[in-house]
Amino acid sequence: MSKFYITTPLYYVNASPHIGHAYTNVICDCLARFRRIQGDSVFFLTGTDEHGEKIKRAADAENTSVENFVNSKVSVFKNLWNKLDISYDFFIRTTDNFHKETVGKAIKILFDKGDIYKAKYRGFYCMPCESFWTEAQVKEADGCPLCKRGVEEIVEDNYFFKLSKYESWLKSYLKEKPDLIRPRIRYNEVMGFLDNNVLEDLCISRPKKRVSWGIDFPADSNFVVYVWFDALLNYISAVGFDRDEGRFNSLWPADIQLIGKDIIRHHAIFWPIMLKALGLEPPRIIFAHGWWKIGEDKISKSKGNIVNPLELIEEFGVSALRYFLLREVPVGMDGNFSYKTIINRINSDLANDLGNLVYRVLNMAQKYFSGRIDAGNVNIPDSFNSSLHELSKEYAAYMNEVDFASALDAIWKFIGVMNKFVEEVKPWILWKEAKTDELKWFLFSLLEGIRITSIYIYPFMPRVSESILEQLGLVPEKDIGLENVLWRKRTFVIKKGNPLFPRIDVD
RNA sequence: CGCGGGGUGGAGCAGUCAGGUAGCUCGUCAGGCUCAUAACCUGAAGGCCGGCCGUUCAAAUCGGCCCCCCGCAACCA
Repeated sequence: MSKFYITTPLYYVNASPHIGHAYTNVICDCLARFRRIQGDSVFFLTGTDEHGEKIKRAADAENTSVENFVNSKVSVFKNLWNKLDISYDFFIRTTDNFHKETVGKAIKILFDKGDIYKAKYRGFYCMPCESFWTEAQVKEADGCPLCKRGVEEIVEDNYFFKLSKYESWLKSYLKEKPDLIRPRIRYNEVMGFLDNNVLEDLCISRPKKRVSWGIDFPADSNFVVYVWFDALLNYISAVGFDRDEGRFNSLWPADIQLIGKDIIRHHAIFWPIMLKALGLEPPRIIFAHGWWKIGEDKISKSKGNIVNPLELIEEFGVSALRYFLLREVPVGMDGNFSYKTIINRINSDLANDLGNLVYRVLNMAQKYFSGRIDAGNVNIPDSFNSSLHELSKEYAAYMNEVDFASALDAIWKFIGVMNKFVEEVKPWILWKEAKTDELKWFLFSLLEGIRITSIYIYPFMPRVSESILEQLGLVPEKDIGLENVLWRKRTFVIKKGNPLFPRIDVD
């Protein structure tokens, strides 16, 4: 049994969660659940990033205090994770006191070490947009990139973190660890960036007169900490950095940190350097997933905003949504989201293949044996044997590589084998000819095959897994575990339910 | 010449590193079956693998040139 520390990004609470937020956490949940049924000791962290002027402004816009605003947003996120069956172990908020203390402490450490210094910061400010821009951005847009109006050059004092000091270290470290940043395309992107740029030191403070909502900069109350610097540190503050050494040492480094591809630079460049400067190890893996592009089919237009994950759960159910997100596109690539694609997935994979298999088998078990089937003396069908053998080999390998699409594909191959088995054996004929032993062997094989399948499915669709096991007359808590995917003689006393996934008819 | 990814049957992808019958899912068409959610099973049609040139007995796969699409190009939380 090994430890497994997995993190999601901290979500910025200036707006409501969308499909992308849901996606990241579903990926992490799937990995976390996989490790748990493998017997690992999992610590799964998610949370919210709550500082910065944008949040202050969002609160002002709603005419409420910042505290009230972030509290209400946090409950929106927590509610979504609840509805999505996200099994996180801890929810960190950057407004948590312990976190704020850790951030202050980290800055002090870096300051004492000489890695933080005060200097003039030069930038361009757009008054109407209240946004800061770099010289390059202003030059390219010929003004404010947002509103195209003129910008004002501002020079002010700020604190800087010496990224530059660690540039060569980072380069050689990443060269030695080509698997740290995944998928490969992201690694190449980061390496290309490092090869073509000289790292500038990172401005990690904001003057309070401009940004009032943030963590106080240690020993200088005129400033708050730049939100990114604050937020990244959550990954170590949550597990006890500088607070609980034993706990921290048992969990850090994180085994995998999931992020969206848009925040690769912060996690692949700033973050490892911050850790190095603090004398800590970088995470083992930083995995960047792709984006869902919202398709424009007719149905989505008439239904309005389909990117709201709560509405999607309402409409398709949490299991189907999770399945779709994890199966449709390999993690790392971009995907297209539309009603048509999700309905196709649900109908073909979930309703036709899996749902119908479970239903038809349980139906026969009920009809032919009143729901009670024991193993008899006959062994596992050949086709099951080879298929399950292959599946057990591939499954863990794919899951460990975060290749969910392939893992599901491997599971579905076995589901195909079971559906084919029904056609080959022709139980309706065995029934007419009263070949009870053969029929029993046939049904036992399928029930046992379905039981094993339900365990493999668990990380993706925990509820479906549990529902199947209950219908098989088993106790999910006892049976879900990768040690139980072996073929065993037993007696099933089934409790047939409704179809797991009703087909969705499109007009 | 900024860096990187990609262009494969109607759609989405695999195969390209280690050249040698172009594979998968969905869709389409035909058939089979009836335990089942018009589900399941079988079979078929459909591709000169972006273009041109080259290497080779042989190229989607190697080399060169060109065309097109998409990311990144730092403080955006």
